[in-house]
Amino acid sequence: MSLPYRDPCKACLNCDVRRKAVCSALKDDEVGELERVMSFVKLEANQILLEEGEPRRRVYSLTSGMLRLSLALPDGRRQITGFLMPGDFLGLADDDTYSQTAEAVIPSGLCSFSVRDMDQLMERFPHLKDRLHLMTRAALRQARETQMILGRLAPSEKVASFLLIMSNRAAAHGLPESPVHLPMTRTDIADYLGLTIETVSRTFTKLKTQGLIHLPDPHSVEIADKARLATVAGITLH
Amino acid sequence: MSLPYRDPCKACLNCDVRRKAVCSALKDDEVGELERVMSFVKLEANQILLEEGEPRRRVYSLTSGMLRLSLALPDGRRQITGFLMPGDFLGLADDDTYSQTAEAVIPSGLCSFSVRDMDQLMERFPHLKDRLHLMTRAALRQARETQMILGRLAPSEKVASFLLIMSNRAAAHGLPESPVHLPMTRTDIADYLGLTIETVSRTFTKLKTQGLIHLPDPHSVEIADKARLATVAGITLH
DNA sequence: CGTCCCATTGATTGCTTTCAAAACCGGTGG
DNA sequence: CCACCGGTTTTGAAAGCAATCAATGGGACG
Repeated sequence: MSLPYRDPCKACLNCDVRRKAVCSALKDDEVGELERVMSFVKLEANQILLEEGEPRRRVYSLTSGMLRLSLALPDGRRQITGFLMPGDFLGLADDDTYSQTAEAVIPSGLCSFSVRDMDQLMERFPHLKDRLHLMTRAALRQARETQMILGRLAPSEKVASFLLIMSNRAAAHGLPESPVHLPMTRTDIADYLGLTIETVSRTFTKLKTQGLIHLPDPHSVEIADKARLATVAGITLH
Repeated sequence: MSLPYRDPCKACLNCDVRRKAVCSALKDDEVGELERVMSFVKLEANQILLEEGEPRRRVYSLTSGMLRLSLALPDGRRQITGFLMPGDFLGLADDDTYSQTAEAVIPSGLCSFSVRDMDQLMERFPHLKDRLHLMTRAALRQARETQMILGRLAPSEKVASFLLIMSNRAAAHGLPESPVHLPMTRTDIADYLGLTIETVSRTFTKLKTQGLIHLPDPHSVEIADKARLATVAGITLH
């Protein structure tokens, strides 16, 4: 499965996501407490971290790479409920068991905590608890935005929204707004937007033909006309 | 708009949702503190309680009736993100501003609190805060289930799932599993499931023809064959 | 009894899905 | 260096199904 180990070089204080992740709730002199109970996990591309229905024993903070969260139907259909980016927390929604599956989209690194340790730390550092609650609320708002995208947007609007959202998130992580790097496959995008891979692919082609985007390669999207892309998206971005 | 007043007769201790709502986190001798800062609001059918984008000054606990939460697009399209039933809390997801609109489906009653008062009470009674966090996590799981319904289920599956979910929720509130009472209009159901009203109506008719449900009137659905309905839903219920 | 709103039913259109095939890309091995 | 192979993406053709447009039915209310 995964390879838990403690990385002595990458101290929390120098971590890339020190100011974005849960640990931003802790002061520099407090974060050592977190580090003490933490282990570090590396995942290869497509490696499963945890599965829907398993007991929730550990929670994670993503430091690098990307994860996909998904729900599956008995017949194999899949809905991706979200993509996690560095700084995002895994395990916000669950109590006793994981409610969804988490897999790596690309090689990824995570801080791992036992639920028991995390609960103890939350009692000691109320800010930590508040921060997790804040992140849960943000996740809920995001899930509802996604409900709108899934329920009421046409395919082109879905894809356009997706590109703008990914572009915004990239910017929030200090990466360029464009070109957007989409590490996931067309199947992932389809399963996220409630479409088929063919429709996703055709929509990319259409947006390209209309001059709204360029596609140097399937995983890179250069946003050529953000204003018009936003019009196509039909959704006002936060 | 709404009619805030304090109802002297309906003490919290005798409230219908005393054991289901937020206040279940408080002991009988603590709940008076909640009551002291509470006001009671009554809404008529279709009355708007609060709108997307407004500053979040108050939060609510629904005691009777039903609310719909929705997001709107500039062009008028609407996505209903959920229906609130007695005991549910309103304002879980938001920080500074409401992220969605809340309207009464039918005449409804709510306990109303200023955010400031509620924050103070949460500091005094940590269980209250924990309870709200718990409810937020449940809302997040529910939103993700809904993502699956919206993204990956066919219309009949959507409607069947909707009926089973409403039936389950009714049961959880001490009401009969069947017949299910659906106070909302076909338009509401369509905007919740990402369909048109015609498709919703046709699907009800189809399920009726197949003998899975009876429709004594448009707002009452008797589940005639729960097992087969669950098969059509294609989704395993919690 | 007439009006309004909502739900249902009908007919047609259009778009996404489905089914199928071709193109592309990186890696491997001859 | 080139041929081959698996996986992914793109493109093509056809079919199916929900959306759309339109009309009818039904219940509540004045």
